[in-house]
Amino acid sequence: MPSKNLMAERRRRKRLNDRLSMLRSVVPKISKMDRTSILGDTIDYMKELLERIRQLQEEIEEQQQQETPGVLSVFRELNPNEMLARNTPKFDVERKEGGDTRVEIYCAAKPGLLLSTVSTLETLGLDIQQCVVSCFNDFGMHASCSEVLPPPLSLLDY
Amino acid sequence: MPSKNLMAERRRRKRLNDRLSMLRSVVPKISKMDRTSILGDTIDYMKELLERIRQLQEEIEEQQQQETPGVLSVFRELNPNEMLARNTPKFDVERKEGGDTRVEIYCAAKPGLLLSTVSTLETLGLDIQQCVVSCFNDFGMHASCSEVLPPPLSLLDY
DNA sequence: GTCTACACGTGAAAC
DNA sequence: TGTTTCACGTGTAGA
Repeated sequence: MPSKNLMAERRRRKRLNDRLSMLRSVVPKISKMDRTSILGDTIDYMKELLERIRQLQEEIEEQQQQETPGVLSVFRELNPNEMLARNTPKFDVERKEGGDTRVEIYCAAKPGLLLSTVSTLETLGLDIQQCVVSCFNDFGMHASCSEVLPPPLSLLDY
Repeated sequence: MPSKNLMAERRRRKRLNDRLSMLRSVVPKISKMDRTSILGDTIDYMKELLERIRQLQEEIEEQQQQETPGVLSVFRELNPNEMLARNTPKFDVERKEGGDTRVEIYCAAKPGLLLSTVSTLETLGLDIQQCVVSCFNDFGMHASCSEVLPPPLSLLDY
């Protein structure tokens, strides 16, 4: 009775077919029910998933790059010619007792500067209590801020 | 000579083995070289990829929810009690000829209000030329804006 | 009748 | 040595 190997081979074939059925149930795109087609569709589907992941990661990186670069980067991103062509930038910070801080900024106008400046002050823990902004040729900003430790409602938290 | 079917079956087996090899080359986690193990690892890997995609989409949605909600939502998000407890909000927009627009805002303080307001004005195509902001109890903002059609450098683009 | 895809049992190789 | 896995040729059933 050589049915030892026979039964083993039957069980093996059944295992393989079961896995194949599982695969067919996971992959949504099934062109044909062929074993070969199932494997081929599986490969294509996996590549699509990888591509999808790549796109999503790219999208996330794009969104993270849209984050406010900070006001200091403004000076960094000005090339030397721009620096010389315009009036000398000014970036004064006067810190009084009690956490009151006065910030004074003059520099060349640059896209996103106001937003990034406000956002940077917020990041630094400085709440704008009052500020005056003007921009005709260059960018100018005076801001009176207060440090936020336990945040009582203040402007930049709003 | 019955080798017609024989060769066909051989080609079929070769196709299937080729697909299996491709699958093994795509799936990074190969525990064993078994046919059964290869299919099992493939299923596990696909589930990991789907889970990864789910996490990435979740992350993107979180980031998108952090986007500036816009200044108008401030009024919407104030519940009736808050509305009655505070002074009546004021949201005046005076538009003069030539695209010059004066915006005046008074309302209850709210986290992110300054940033969302500036961002909203930018979205509306209004470049802030001058603005005064104060926030002690409530939030107040006066802004002189100009419409941006062909954008000459202006404050909100900076 | 051809062509295709599958299941089956068996022998052999690997561990 | 036995167990497991694979390749092989064949029979069969559906288009």
